[in-house]
This record gives sequence, structure tokens and C-alpha cells, in this order.
Amino acid sequence: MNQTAPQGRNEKERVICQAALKIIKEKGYHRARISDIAREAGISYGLVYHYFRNKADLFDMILRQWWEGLFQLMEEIDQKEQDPAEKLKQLILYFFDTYQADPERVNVFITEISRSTANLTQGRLNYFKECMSRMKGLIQEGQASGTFRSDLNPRYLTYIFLGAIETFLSAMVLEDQKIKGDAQKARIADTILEVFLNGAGNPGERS
Amino acid sequence: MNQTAPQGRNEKERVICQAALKIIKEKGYHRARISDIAREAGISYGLVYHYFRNKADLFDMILRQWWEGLFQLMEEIDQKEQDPAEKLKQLILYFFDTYQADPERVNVFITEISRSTANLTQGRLNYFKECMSRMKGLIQEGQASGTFRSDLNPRYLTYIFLGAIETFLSAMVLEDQKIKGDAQKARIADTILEVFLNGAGNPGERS
Amino acid sequence: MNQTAPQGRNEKERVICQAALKIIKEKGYHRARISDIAREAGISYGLVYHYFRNKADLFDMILRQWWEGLFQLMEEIDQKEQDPAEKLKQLILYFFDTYQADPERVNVFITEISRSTANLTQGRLNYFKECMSRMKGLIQEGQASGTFRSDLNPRYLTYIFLGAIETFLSAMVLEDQKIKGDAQKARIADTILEVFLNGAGNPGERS
Amino acid sequence: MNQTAPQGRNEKERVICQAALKIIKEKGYHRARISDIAREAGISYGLVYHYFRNKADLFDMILRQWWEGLFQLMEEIDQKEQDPAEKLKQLILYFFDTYQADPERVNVFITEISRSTANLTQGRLNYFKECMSRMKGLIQEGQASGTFRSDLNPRYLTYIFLGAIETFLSAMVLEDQKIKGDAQKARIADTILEVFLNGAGNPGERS
DNA sequence: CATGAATGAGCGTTCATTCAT
DNA sequence: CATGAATGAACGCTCATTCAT
Repeated sequence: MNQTAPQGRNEKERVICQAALKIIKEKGYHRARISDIAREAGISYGLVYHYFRNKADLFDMILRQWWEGLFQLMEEIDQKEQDPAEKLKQLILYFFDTYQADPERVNVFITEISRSTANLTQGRLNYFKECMSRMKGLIQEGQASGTFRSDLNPRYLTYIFLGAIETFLSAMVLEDQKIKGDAQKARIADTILEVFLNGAGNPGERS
Repeated sequence: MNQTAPQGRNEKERVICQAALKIIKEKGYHRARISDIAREAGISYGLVYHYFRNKADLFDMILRQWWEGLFQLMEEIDQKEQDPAEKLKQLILYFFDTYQADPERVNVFITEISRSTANLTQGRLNYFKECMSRMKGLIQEGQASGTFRSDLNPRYLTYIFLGAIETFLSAMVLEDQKIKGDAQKARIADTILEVFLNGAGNPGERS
Repeated sequence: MNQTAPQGRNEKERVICQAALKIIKEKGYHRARISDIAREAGISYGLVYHYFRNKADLFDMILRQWWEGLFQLMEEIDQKEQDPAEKLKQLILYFFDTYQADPERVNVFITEISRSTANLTQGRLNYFKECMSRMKGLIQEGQASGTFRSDLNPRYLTYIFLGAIETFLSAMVLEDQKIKGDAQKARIADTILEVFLNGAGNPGERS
Repeated sequence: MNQTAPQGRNEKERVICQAALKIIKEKGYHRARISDIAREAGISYGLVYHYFRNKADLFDMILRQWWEGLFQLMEEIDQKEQDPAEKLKQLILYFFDTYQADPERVNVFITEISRSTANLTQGRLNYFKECMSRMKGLIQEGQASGTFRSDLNPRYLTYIFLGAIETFLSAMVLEDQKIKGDAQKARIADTILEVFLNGAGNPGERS
């Protein structure tokens, strides 16, 4: 069995999710019709219900994939013995790597997940809290080790760091930009990290 | 006719917009029914159509109010002769002041406007570009005057700065937090500005 | 305002219920489409939802009307000072009168209410129990006064009496018969009462 | 091949019918899904279509089984030389015996067959007419032999007799009752027959 | 200005049925 | 025989919008 051949249930689910990402990216969750998604996936709309209980369920699957991918990375980062600043850099790169590989997924995260309050079930909110909590741990670790300033509330630092990443992605998403090559990606990541660590202020002016 | 008395058409529009903000905050734009908004505003739903051509029009009004409020502030900031860092601080405070005074408005901005790609008409997109452009001007002015480092892409700095504010607000919005007093507000604003200017890195560690 | 003029909400609800009765009679509850009912009522299907929350709600209204009509009669019968046998006769006549005046209503009672177990909510079941309980009271009263035999279980007698009426109606419903004149109605009522009181057995043969 | 072993096609059909009866009893014909029935029968839903052309066909089979069982009994009763009253008693017992042995079958008869007007095809209607006709024959025979009063319309007597049985069963079906032992069964049968023959009226009061 | 009855496009979802394997 | 993936007709219901009063 080669790599492109259909692989049963999981493969079909993957195709449907990918189609859903594309349609949701184009129209938003509410305007995305099951029939649009099915057409995009090359199947009849009835079949979507063979694989997902309903529209919300399909969306939950997408959501789960997103968060679990992120949590897995955080887990891996946590295991490694390395500089907290380096860990942040890997996190930044993860977002931009994912954007290069699967821009629709990041788009949907930015537009439909990261801010969506309207469809926020308890389960969905827990993902946020989990994410924030893990990030804060990372920051606090850096404060303990002396990499980051300890005079600032770690929660605030977490917000600022994540906000920088998110808004970068947002701007690209809103203007439907592509990241032009790995060089630009590295430059963006470096800028975010540089500003976060050393600030945008002119050192020559510092008192 | 005194200033606090109802003032006919404009007053009614204001009431409807405020009701719309509340409902959209609770249910999101798509789930917000005209009838919900009308009930919240204490009028019949047919009357909404006397004041607004349709639902999109009502939403556009809210959007316009938001952006024009922001642009007006930027205009005022621009006029004044003062330190670019001070200007940024005023911008930060504007967001948090507004959140204190009218949390629903900020909530809707965060959840339905700042990221919404689904309902993005050309006109709406232009607001973003205008905002980004003005912000970039502010940053560039600071770079020119030596307040900000010139070795960093001003667009990137803009993203990072706005992202920090947005994510702070997002976190509060998602968890339905209130800002506890002006002291907390000042602390948040200071942290954002401090990190943006001087970074989160520990100075003692800097090479 | 004359008698046939529309009389607002209640009148519209009545028209919709009557249309629903006709369609449900023809196709059964499950096959009865809201759009059929609306067309029959001469309105758009959306309007049905102005007056009833949903299909089940509309059906519940019909159900309530049926049972409350019946209970009201029982109440009236109960008030009067008269022979229990006479009371039974009035009950019989009520069913057949209703069948003459509004055959669809009785049809739906027979085919969709009196036996329907599939859609039996607790509320609906309570109507049955209430009906059975009132009927049993009537029978027991007759047993106490010596009109009916006391050696038979009053619940059983209730079943037999109601069964006789129901099956008569069923046969007419199934074959879409009309009651031909008041004479036939009286003959049917008399037969039911006569058999219930004196039996179908030949007196000459009685031991 | 012995009698209790599976017997291929027929045995499978039987299993499916029995599963269908259970599901239809629980949810009614319209709500009963082929997939429910298949799961209950322990087979895949596609297989149902090997044994039955479609859902209506499966239901027709159940219907046929019911009526043919009843007609066969009537045939047997007809053959025997015995008192018409005794024949009626056997008929009554047949219903209650069947209810004891296969309550789902009787339940479906009561709720989905005996009154169903919605799905009434010509073929299905004919079963009713056949049943009524045979019953009427039995009654008329009794009238001819002097067991039953001749002054009453035999069709009416048929209705009353069948109605008594049906309503008894209905009450049990609606309240999901079991018949508690053969004693209760005999008591019910005796009551029905006694009332049908001699009436519920108090003999002492008879003029 | 104000009301709410009326309309109907639109969409999610169900489920009987077919058919390739 | 047996499976269950695939299809699509069908229908309940929502809600923005119009308009007579």
C-alpha cells in the first residue's frame, strides 16, 4: 500500500477535515455549509455524517487536532534541556512552520478558535486554559533560571509573547499573505524573540 | 433640549447599537438575532429596519464607531508634541479605558472584528490597513527620533505592539474578567510598555 | 365585525390546527409535513412557527383541545343528577356528535392519539390516566347505586365500555364512513348502551 | 438438521422480524430505523435488504404473520362443532395468549396496525375487511343458533366485541403491563365474555 | 414612528436504499 | 451471504427582511 492510497476511515476523516479547514477559512464556521465541505472533499454531504456526528463535532475534531499538536510540541520542548529563550524560539517557529505547511489550519485557528467566544463550550475553554498554563510554566522557568526578568508578572509576559505571535499570523491571515521562504520566517522569528527579550527601545537612549 | 434627554433618531440608533453590542458579545454576530437586539433595546424588531437597512448595516455602524473612535484618538495623539513612548502609552490606555467603560464594545472588537475574516468586505479591510498604517507611522516616527531601534522592521514592531494589547484584552474577554481598579490598569499598561521598550530579558544576563 | 372575519391570533391558531387535523388524518402525524399543513391553511410554512414552537407543539395543542373537550363534558355530566346509564349515553353521543361535526378530529384521536405509544411523553400519558380515572369513577358510581353489577372489576368494565365506542369509531374512520343522519347515530348509541347493560346474549337462553 | 437449529433463510427472516417488532414497539414504525433493527438482530443493516425488499416489505411480513395467525385460528374455530360463545372465548384467549408469549407482536398490532390509517395500502385494508367479515360470520352464526340476540345489528356486535378485547390490550400496552399469571388472564377473558353476553347492568334492576 | 404578521431562502440532519468489495 | 461506505431525497426549523396597519 503506497502513501497516497486511501487508508480507510482515518484517511477519509483527514480529507474531510482538510476540506472543512479550507471552506471554514473561506467563509467562516457559520457560513461554511456541510455541502460545501463535502463538495470540496469530493464526497456527498451525507457521507460527512458517516464520519462525524454533526457540524460541531467536525469542528471539535479540527480544534482537537490543533491543540493536541501544540501541546505535543510543548511536551517535547519541555523534555529538552535547553535555554528558555531557545524554547520560545521553537514555539515561534512551530506556528510559522505550521502556517507554511498548512496555512488553512492556522487561519482557522486565528479567525475561529483563538478569539471565538460565541461557540465557547466548557471543553473548548479548557484548551485555552491548558495552553496558557503551559506557557506560563515556560516563562516562570525562565524567570527562575535568570533568563527573564522576575519583576514582571509571568502571566502578563505570557500574554505579550503569545500576542506577538498571534498578531503576526493575523496580519498575514487577513491579507492572505504567504511567508516568502525560510529566510523571512527566520527573520520574523528573530524579531519577535529579540523584541521580547531586549525590547524595541533604543539602547543608546536607555537611562 | 438638554444634553441628556433623548434626541430622536441618533439616540435611538445609539440604543440599538448598544443592544447589538451586548447581544453580539453574548452570541456572536451570526447567532445574534435582530429580534434579540430589538428586545434588548426595548423596541419591536421591525423598528430596527427604520434605523438600519439590514443586519450588516447595523454591524457596519458598530464597526465604524469603533475604528473612528480609535482613529480620532490617533489623530489627537499625532497632533501633540510628545515622546513616542508616551504616545504608545496613551494608545494602550485607550484600549483599557474603553474596556472599563464599555466592555461589550471591546469584546466584540476582539471576537468579531479584529480577526474576522469571514465577513471581511473590502470596506472593512480598509479599516485594518488604515489602522496598521497609522500605527506604523507612529513607530517610524519613534525610530526617526531615536526612541526605537532602527534595526527592526517597523511593520513587525507594529504587530508585536498591537498583539500585546490584543492578547491582554483577549484573555480578559475570554475569561470574562473585569479590570480591578485603575491601579491594575496602570500596572498592565506599564508592563506592556516596559516589555516593548526594554524587553523581558534579564539585563544582568545581557552580553 | 362579522362571524367569518379573521379574529387575530386565536383564529389563526384555530385555522392551523384544523388544517393540521386534516393533513394528519390523511397522512398520519409523521408523514404530515409542516408545509402541507401551511398550504392547507393557506399560509406560508414559516408562519406556522409564528404560532407554534414546532411540530410537536402544534400536535400537543390538538391533543390538549381533544382531551380538554372530553374532560369538560365529563365535568358537566358529573354535575348533573341523573342515572349513570344516562351519563354513559351522553358520553357515547359526545363521541359521535364530535365525529359528525369534526370527523378529522376524531380520526386523529383514533389513529394517532388513543393508541400511539411511540410519541408518548409523560404529559400525554397523563391525559390517558386522567380519562381512565374519570371513567372508572363514573362506573363505580353506577355500581354503588346499583345500576351496574358489582361483581365485576370496574376497571375492566371501563375498558369494555370505551373499547366499544372506540372500535365503532375506528371502523368508520378506517372505511372513511360518514354517520348517515341522527337516526343512525341514535341507533348506534342505543346498541352500545344496550349491549353494555344487558348483553348480547339471548335472554331466552339464559340459565 | 434438527428443529431447533438455525434453518437458513427462514430462520434469519424470523430473527429480523422479531427484532423489528421489538424496535417498532419501542419507537413506532416511522422512528424505527433499519439500522436499529439490524443491530437488534445482530446483523449488518445491508443484510436486511437480502431478506426484505425494503422497510415496507418487512412491515408487510409482520402484518401478514399477524393476520394469518389470526385467520388460521378462526379457521380452526370454524371447523369445530361447538357453542358460539365458546368460540368467542377461544378468540379472546388467543389475543391474551399471544400477548403473554409475544407481547411485542401484540403491542405493534395495537399501536401500529389496528388503527393505522396513515400507511393503509389497499392490501392492508383488505386484511381488516377479511377479519371483520369472518367475525361477523361468527356472530351471525350465533344469532342463527339462538345464542345471541337477533335484534341487534351483527356488525355492531362485532365492533363491540372486538373493541372490548382491543381496549383491554391497549390499556396494558400503554402502561406496559404484564398479565400476571393464567388466573388473571382467565378472569379478564371471563369478564369480557360475561359482559358481552349478559351485560354490565344489574339484573336485579332489570325491568 | 411603530408593530408584528407574513414570507421563503437556506441549511442541518436523518435515514432508506444501493452497491462495490 | 455479509458488510458498511456512499448517496441524496426529504423535511424540520431559523431568521433576515418586507409590509400592511
